[in-house]
Amino acid sequence: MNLPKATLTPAERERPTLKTLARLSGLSVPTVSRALSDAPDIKPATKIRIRALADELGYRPNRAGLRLRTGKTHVVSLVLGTDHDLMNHTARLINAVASALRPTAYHLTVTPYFPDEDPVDPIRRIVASESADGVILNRIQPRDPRIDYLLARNIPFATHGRREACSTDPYFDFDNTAFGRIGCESLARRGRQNILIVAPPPTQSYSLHMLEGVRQAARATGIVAEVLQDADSDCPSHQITAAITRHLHQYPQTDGVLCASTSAAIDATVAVESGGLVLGDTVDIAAKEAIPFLRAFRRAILVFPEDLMAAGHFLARALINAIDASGEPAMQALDTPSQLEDI
Amino acid sequence: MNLPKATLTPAERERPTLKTLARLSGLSVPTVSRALSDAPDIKPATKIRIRALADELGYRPNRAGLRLRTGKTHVVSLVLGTDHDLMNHTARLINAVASALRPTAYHLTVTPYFPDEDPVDPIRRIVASESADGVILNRIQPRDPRIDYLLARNIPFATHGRREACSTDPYFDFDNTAFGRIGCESLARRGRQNILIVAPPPTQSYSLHMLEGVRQAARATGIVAEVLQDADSDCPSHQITAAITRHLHQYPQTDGVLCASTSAAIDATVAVESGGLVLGDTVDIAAKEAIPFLRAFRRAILVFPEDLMAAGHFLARALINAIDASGEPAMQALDTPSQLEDI
DNA sequence: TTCGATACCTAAATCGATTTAGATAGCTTC
DNA sequence: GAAGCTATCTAAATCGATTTAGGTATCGAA
Repeated sequence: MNLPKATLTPAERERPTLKTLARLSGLSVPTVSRALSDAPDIKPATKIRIRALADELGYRPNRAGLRLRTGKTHVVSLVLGTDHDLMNHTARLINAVASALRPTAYHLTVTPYFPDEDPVDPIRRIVASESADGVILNRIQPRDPRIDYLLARNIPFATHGRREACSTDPYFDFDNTAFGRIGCESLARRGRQNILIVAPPPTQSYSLHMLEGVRQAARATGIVAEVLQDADSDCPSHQITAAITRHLHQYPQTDGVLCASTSAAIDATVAVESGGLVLGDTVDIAAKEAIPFLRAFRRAILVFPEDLMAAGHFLARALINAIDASGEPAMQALDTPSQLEDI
Repeated sequence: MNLPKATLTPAERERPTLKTLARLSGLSVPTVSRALSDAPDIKPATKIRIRALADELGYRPNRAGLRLRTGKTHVVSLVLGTDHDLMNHTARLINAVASALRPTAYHLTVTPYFPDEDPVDPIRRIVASESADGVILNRIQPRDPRIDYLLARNIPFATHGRREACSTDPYFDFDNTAFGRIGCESLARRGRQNILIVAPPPTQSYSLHMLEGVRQAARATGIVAEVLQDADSDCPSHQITAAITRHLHQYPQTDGVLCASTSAAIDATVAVESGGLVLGDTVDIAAKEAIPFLRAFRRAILVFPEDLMAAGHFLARALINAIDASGEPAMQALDTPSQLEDI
C-alpha cells in the first residue's frame, strides 16, 4: 500500500492515533474505532482496509485514553511479602509473570508489603487507587482475608498456593502434600526411620499440605517424623541451624531431614555435619528447591525441583482469564513434584 | 467542616473527582484544579478552602486523566536482566525501590529481559509504548548502549552501577574498587599471599572496578592475585566449583580467595574444602554479599556486606529527581564497603 | 465619570479512546 | 412512487484532568 505518509507529523509517525487513521482513511474516528473492534455495523471491506492501515502504521491504542474511557488499567499487580528467603524465588516468579505478560496488552507492577503491616493493606491501596485490573498473591493462608476482601469487591485475582475453600479460585500450586509424602518415602527407601521435618511457617497453607503428606507417608511406611520446633524454613539461617542442632541432641536417632527450602537444606547440612553425621551415609537430606543449587553444594542431597517459571506463566494466564473471561471457569493447576534423578 | 455529603453518589464517595470538588465548593472545575496546583491567580482563601475539601474527601487525581492530558505516566520501570544469580538480590532491590516509591505518586513496573535478547530492546519497548517516565538499570557496562539510547531521547534514568563516562549520570554504586582493595588487604593481613579472584563477568563495569582495587592492593602489599579463568561469579555453581578446583591444582600455593558474590563464596568453600584445605587455617575466603548467609554457613569467611536497600531507596529518589527536577544536578552515591566485624 | 488595571473566576479546547444516538443512502416492497 | 428497512457511516457526549483565552467585578486614578 502506498500511503501519503508525508502528511504525517513527526508525533503521528512515532505514535499514530485513531485520528491519524481516520484522516488517512477518509473515515471518522468512531468508524475507525468500531472497525478495529470488529463491530457488526462496519463493512467487511472497510474493516480490512483499516486493519491493514493500522498494522502498517504500527497503531497501538493509547493506554491513558483507553483507561480513562473504559476504566480498564491493563495492569496487573504482583503482591509480594518481603521474604527473608535467601534464594531468588521472588525474582524468578516476577520474571516468569512479566515474560508471560509481554505478548499481551498487560503490564506488571510489583506491590511489596512488609512483615509489620496488615497484608490486606497493599490490596486496599490497589483497590482504592484503581491501579490494577487484578492481582496475583502468594503466601496464601487457609483462611486468607485478602481473598475474602477481593471476592467481596469482585476484583480478579490468582494465587500461588491455595486457601482452604479454593474450589473456584484461580490458582497454581506445587503439590506439597505429594512432596511431603514422596520426600519421606524417598528417605524411607534409603532406610531412614527417624525423620526431622523443617516445615514452612505454620500459618501458610502449604505447610499444612506438606505435613499432611508427611503423615500419609508415616502411616504407609512406619517411619517416625518429627517437626522441627522453634524454627521454620523461612527463619534466618543461624536460627534454623541452631534449632536443628538442638533437635539432633534431643533425638540422636535422627537419620533423615526433609526441608521445605534450599536454605533450610543448607542449614540442615551445616547442622548434621557439625554434629558428626555423614551425609549420604549416616544421614540423608531431602529438600524442595526452586533455584538449582543443592546438587552442586552436596551431591547426596535428594532434590525435588519446583518450577517457578511454570508457576508464573500459569498465574499470568489464569489472571488474564479471570479478568477478560470472567464467565469462564477458574484456571487451576497442581504441579506434581518428582525427585531429580542423577544425571 | 460540615459537608453536604448526602449529595455524593457512591462513586464520588469512593473516588471524588475535580467535578465533585467543584460542585461541593460552588466553583468551576478549572478553578479547583488551579487552586490545588497553587496557581497565582487564585485567592489564598479559596486555595485553603479547596485543599481542605480535597483532603477531607480524600481526593486523588485520576491517573488516566492526568496521563492523557499531560503525557506523564507516573510510572518508573526497573529493567532487569534475568540473572543466574542464586541469591535474592533482585527481589530485594525491587522491594527497596517499590517501598521508596510508595509515598510518592509513582508506581513501579518491572521489565525483565533475557540473556538471548538485545539489552536495548526492553528500553525500546518502554519508549515506544510511552509506558514509563523513567527507568532504572543495573548490570551496567563501561560503554552501555542503553544509556546512549536514553540520553539521545532525553529519557530520565538512574543506574545501579556506573558506566565509564558517568560524570553526569544519576547512579548508585557499591565501591567495588574499594572492595577489591580492602578485600585483598584483609586477606594479606591474615598472611595470605597467593589470592584467587572470582570476579564478576568481565563485560560489567564493576568487574573492572574490582580488579582495579585488587591491583592497587597487590602493588601496596606485594601479594600475588590471579583471576579465575573459565568462570565468573555469575556462572552456575558447578562451573565455578570446577574452575576453582582446577585452579587449586594448577596453583597449589593458593591460600586465599576473594569472591564477588555469595554463591561464588559457597562454591569456593566447597572447592577448597574438598581440596583438603581448611578454612581459616590454611586458606581464607573473603566475599561481598547482599543477603546475609555466609557467616552462618562458615563463620570464618570474611564478609563485606552490600546494602541493597540503600541502593534501591537512593535510585528511586535519584530517578524522581531526574524526572521532576531535570535542571538539578544528577544524584550520585558511592557506597563504601567495610568488613563485617565479629559480633 | 470613565478609563485602565488588577484580582479572580469561568468557558471552551484538548489529550485518545468508546459509545449512544442519529443521519444518509440504497434497496425492497406494495 | 412512497414507505419501510437495512447497511453503513457520522455527530456528539463522555471519561478526568490541564491550559489558554476570555469575562466580570472592584478599585484607583485621571
